[in-house]
Amino acid sequence: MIDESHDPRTNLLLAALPDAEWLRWQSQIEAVDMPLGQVLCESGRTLSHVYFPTTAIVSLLYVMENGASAEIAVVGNEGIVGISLFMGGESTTSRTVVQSAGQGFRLKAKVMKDEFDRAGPVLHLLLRYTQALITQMSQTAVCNRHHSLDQQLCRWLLLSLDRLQGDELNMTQELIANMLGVRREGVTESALNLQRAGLIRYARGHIKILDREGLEQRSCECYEVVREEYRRLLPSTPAR
Amino acid sequence: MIDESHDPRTNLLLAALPDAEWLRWQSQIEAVDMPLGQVLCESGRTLSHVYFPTTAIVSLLYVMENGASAEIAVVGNEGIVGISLFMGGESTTSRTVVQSAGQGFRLKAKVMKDEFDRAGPVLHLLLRYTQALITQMSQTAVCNRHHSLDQQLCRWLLLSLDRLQGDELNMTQELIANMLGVRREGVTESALNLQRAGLIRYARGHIKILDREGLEQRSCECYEVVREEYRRLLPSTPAR
DNA sequence: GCCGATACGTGCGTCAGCGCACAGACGCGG
DNA sequence: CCGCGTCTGTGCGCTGACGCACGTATCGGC
Repeated sequence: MIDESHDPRTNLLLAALPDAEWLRWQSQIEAVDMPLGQVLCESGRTLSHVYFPTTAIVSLLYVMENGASAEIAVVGNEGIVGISLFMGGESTTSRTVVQSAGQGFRLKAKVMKDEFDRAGPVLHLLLRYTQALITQMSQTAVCNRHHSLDQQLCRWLLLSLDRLQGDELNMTQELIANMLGVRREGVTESALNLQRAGLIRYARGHIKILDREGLEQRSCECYEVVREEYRRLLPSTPAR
Repeated sequence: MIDESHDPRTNLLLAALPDAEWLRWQSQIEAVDMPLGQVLCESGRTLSHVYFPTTAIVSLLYVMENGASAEIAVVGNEGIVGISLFMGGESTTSRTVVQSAGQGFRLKAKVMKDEFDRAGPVLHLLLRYTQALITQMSQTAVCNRHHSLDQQLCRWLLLSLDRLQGDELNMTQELIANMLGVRREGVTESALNLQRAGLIRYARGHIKILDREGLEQRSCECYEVVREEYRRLLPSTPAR
């Protein structure tokens, strides 16, 4: 069941499991492909599994009545998708969708709940992760209120980058616009700014980061705050 | 220690405790006054207590480097202040401040943690509350992105109203502006709109709600979503 | 090597919210 | 009842983002 070329413990939560739990989980865990755009869970629906992305990135996206949307938070190899399962609510008001194709692992809902209810290290690990996620959501709220699109785009690129290996993203501006909850044209303009400044280069849905330092400079404080909080709360953070 | 005229179980989480836990807590719980503007916990600091507001309202406020601020969520008699204590992070990136003066109860951090770690009904109750709070934060992010100040003001008034008894608020427009993360003049204008429409009446920091129906109509969907989620996740919600 | 689909660029009028500056208006203490 | 501080109203120029419309470039497939 476990593919050699694809180590579950690339996911940092899985990596942080004590040996005892890891042994139990190994037989239950299942590798999955996560293609771009896949909806893991529709808003208001109950999850069948929790997901541990390894190379994929997942967005928590709120879709409004009129169709407009906004990303609430993003989950990569540092986290888990489906916290509502152990938080007790079963469902969320947001949609869970794969923002960057890749792989991950999943665990049946029932198994996850049982593990959580052992009230041991798994519980504490997951709750600390949840708090980090809460910080990310808070910061998203603040950022939406106060920062320019340029700054937000930087933050978003950096958050995505931290959850991938390498310095490239596959993302159309249209998609980014959906995530940020802004116009596609706005993203075009901001991306142009960044490109002109020599920070990124892109073409047809492929973005290459040229100057990460520069992006961090140009980003709002939100990125650093979130990153620092993940570092503080979790065993280790995605490689820079 | 317990003041007759002030029933702890006005707080809905306390009210939802099973008898066994309630008996244990009764001797530990302490009544506190919560004056307007009191900072229960500064961002990044560790809480000494968790708070259960009864008649007070508390805001989770993020204050940026440049001094601008934005409310992340609001907690009243339906909730608890200090979730980071049991989530495991000890501190939050946001400041906790009393937005509407009133009373509440508190419990020492250590006691709270021990109770949580019993991994019984208290844990599940608090986690469900936390998920409701997460929904509120998400919705704040979305609302900040997409909705007009008029709509947001309605949402904010309604959320506050749900956490108080009666139909009056004591709140200057300046304060509301800080919470919403907008200009004071903007609030003046929106408040005027609502007043002209006959929905509210106010003067010098005192707001009276005249037409709650109307406020709900004029509000964005965010209010209803949050309220519905609180209803779904928690034993009972603040009286309407 | 052409064609359609997809991705990106640009221009233009509009508007909500910002920053600033200042003017009434109410209310409390001396 | 006078005066000062607080709260609220208003005007004005500015800017970032919006909605819409259309132009251009690049890719993949037949």
